[in-house]
Amino acid sequence: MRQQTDRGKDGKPRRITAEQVAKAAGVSRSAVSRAFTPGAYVDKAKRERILFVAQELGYRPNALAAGLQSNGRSNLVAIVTGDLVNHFDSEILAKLMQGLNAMGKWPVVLGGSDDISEAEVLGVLGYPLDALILRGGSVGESVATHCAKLNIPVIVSGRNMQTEGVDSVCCDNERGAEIAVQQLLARGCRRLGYIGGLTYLSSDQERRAGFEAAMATAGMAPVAMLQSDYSFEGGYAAVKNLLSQTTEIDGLFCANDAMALGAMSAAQKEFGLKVPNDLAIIGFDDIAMAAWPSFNLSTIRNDMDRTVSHILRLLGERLDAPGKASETIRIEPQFIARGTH
Amino acid sequence: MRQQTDRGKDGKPRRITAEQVAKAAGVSRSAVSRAFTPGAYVDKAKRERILFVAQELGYRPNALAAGLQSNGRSNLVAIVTGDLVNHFDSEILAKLMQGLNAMGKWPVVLGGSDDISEAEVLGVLGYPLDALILRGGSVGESVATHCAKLNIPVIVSGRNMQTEGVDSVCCDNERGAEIAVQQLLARGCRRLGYIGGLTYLSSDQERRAGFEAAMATAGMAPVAMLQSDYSFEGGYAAVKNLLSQTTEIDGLFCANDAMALGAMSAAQKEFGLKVPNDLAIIGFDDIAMAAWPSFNLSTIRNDMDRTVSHILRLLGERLDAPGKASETIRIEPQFIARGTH
DNA sequence: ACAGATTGTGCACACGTGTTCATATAACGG
DNA sequence: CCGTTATATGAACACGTGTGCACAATCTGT
Repeated sequence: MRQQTDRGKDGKPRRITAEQVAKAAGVSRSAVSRAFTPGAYVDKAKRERILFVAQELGYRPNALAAGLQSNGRSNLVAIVTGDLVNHFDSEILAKLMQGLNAMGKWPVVLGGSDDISEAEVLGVLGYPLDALILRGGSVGESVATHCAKLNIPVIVSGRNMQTEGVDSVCCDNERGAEIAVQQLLARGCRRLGYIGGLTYLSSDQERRAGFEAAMATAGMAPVAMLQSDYSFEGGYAAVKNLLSQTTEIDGLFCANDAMALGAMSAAQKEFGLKVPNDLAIIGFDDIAMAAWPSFNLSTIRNDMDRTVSHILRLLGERLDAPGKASETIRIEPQFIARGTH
Repeated sequence: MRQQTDRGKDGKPRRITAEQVAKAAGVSRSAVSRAFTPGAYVDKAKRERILFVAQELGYRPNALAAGLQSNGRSNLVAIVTGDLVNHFDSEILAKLMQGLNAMGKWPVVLGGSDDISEAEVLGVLGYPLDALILRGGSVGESVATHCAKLNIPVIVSGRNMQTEGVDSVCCDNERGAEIAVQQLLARGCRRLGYIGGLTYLSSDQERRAGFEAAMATAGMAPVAMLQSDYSFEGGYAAVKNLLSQTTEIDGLFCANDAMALGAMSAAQKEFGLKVPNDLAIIGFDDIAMAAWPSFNLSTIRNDMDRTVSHILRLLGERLDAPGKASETIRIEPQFIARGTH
C-alpha cells in the first residue's frame, strides 16, 4: 500500500484526503467520514478496516473543511492578552489554555507585545471563531462591535467594557484596594502611598479609585500617588525616586505584585529599610512569586482559578444558547496575609 | 440597507458571506472576492463600493474557506510549549507569538499543563497547519512522524529530536554547563554541586552531562548531584535538604534560573549564608528576573532573541521550499556575570 | 413466514472562498 | 477603419468534509 503523495499545482505535496482513504480501502468516501463519526451507522468490521487504512496513510479529517459545515464549529477560540512579561497574565493564560483544551477548543493567542494593534485582532476575526476572549490589554471597544456583526461571542476579563451583549468576568478592584488600605491602617500605618500601573488600563483606574475612596472614608490624605508601569523595574524606580525625596511614609499599596516586589527591593537594597517595620507593603494579584520565601509578599488575591472557571462556564453557556442575556461577574478579592504588612 | 441576519438550521445566526455582499452591492460574488484581493482586476469605483457595503454589513472573508483552497495556506501555526510557570518558557513564547504575528501567522498554543498529552497534539493536527513548533516539553517523537505524513513542517526548539527532516534550534547546553563550571573554578570554588531539573527533558540531560564532563576534565569530583523540578520551590527544597546534611560546598550550578533563585533564597534565609562568599551560584537561561536587583544572578544566557529569529527564518524558508534539507542550529551560550559568583 | 423496525450504504448537496476560463468592453497605434 | 493589447466581469470549478435522503440489507417479534 504505497502512499502516492500527489501534489498541488505548485508541486507542493498535499494532505491525504478521505477520498484517497476510500479508494485504498475500497469503500465510499461517506463511509470514511462515518468511520470517524462516533455513533454513525457503519459496519463494525468495515469501520475498523477504514481506520486501519487511515492510520496507515496518516489520514486525519481536515478540521477546516469540517468547520465549514453550516452548523459546524471551528473550535477555535482567540485569546487576546497583554504583555506576558506580567506574570499574572502568563499564569492566567496558562490556566485558560488548559481549560479550553479540556473543552475541545483550540486557543489562538494574540499577545506578547505590549500593545496589540487593533489590526491584528481584526485579522484573526477572519476565522469563524467560536468565541473571542479579551484578557486585560488595551484593545479598543470597537473590536466588540465587529464581533457582534460577525456573530462571534466576546468574553471580557480583567478589564472594563460597557458594550452590550458582552460577558464579563472581573475582580472587584475597588474592593481589593479598600481591603489593602484597611489592612495597612489596622497595622498602624498612617502615612500611606500608592503606586499605580499603566493608567490606560481600567484595572489600574479602579484600584486607584478604590485606594482614594478608602482613604477618604478613613479621613486621611495619601502621602504620595505615583504612576508606574506594572513592572518590577518600574516599582523599583518609583520607590527609589520617592524615598530619595522623603522618608515620611510607612505604608505602600501597589497596584500589582510585580511593582510591589520592585518597591520592596528598592526599599531594602537602596535605603536599608526593614519591611514591614519601616515600610509595610501590600501588592495585588497574588502571583506565584509572591509566595516565594525571599519575598513573602502580603497581597490581594485576584483569584485566577475562579476567573478561569467562570470564563469557561460563560463560554459553554453562550455556545449552547447564543441569545442568552449577558452576565457580568465580579469576583470578590481576598486578603492574603504574609510577611510584608 | 437592513442586515437580514439569516440563520442556520439550528436557528443560530450565521456569518455574512460574500454572496450577501454581492447581492447588496449589485455585483457578482467574484467581484467581491476580487475586491479583497490586492492586484486583481476590478474597476476602482466598483471596488470601493463593494468595500463600503462590506464594511457596512461587517463582512470579512472567511479564512477557513480561503485556507481550503488547493494552494492556500491556513496561516495557522501550532506551538507546543511546556508549563508556563517556567518563566523562560513564557518569555520565549511571548517573543515567538509576536514574531509569528509579524509574519501573518496565527499561533495556536498548546501548553499550560505540565505534560501535554500526545492526544492533544494529535487533535490540533486535524487543522492543516502551516507548521508545528515544538518548544521544549516532553511530547513523544511520534508526533514528528505524524506530521511528516501530513506534510506539516516541524521545527523543534529547546529539546532533542533525532527524527529526519525536522529543523532544530537549540542552545548548546553542554557548552553552557562547561562555562559555568569554569567560572566557578576560576572564582576559586573547589567543592561544587549540581542541581538538575526534570530528568526526562533533554535540556536537563545535556546540562548535567556538560557539568560532569567539565568536572572530569578539571580532575574534580562533584560534592553533590541533586535532581529537582526546574521550579523555585524545588531549588529551595533541594538546597535546604542539602545544606542540612553538609556545608562542605562552596559552588553551585543550577540547571535553570528558577532553581538557582530558590537555591539562593534557601541558602540565605535558612542558613544565613552569604552569596557568593560562602556559596557561589550560577543559573541557566537568563530570564528577566535574574537581572532584578534583589537577585542579581550570574547565569548562562540561553539567547531567546536569536532562538526566535532562527525559528522564524527556518519557518519562512521551509514554507518557500518544502524540500529543503533540514538544519540543526546550535546557539552558543554566553556567560552573564552578575553578583552571585 | 411475514410485517415492521433497525442497521448499513452510496449519491448528492451544502459550506464559502480563490481562481481559471471564456467572453466582453475599452484603449491604442497605425 | 482594423488589429492588437489591456482591463473588466460573471459563470463554473475545486478545495475536503458532514449529513440528509433514498434505498438495500438485516434483524425482531409473533
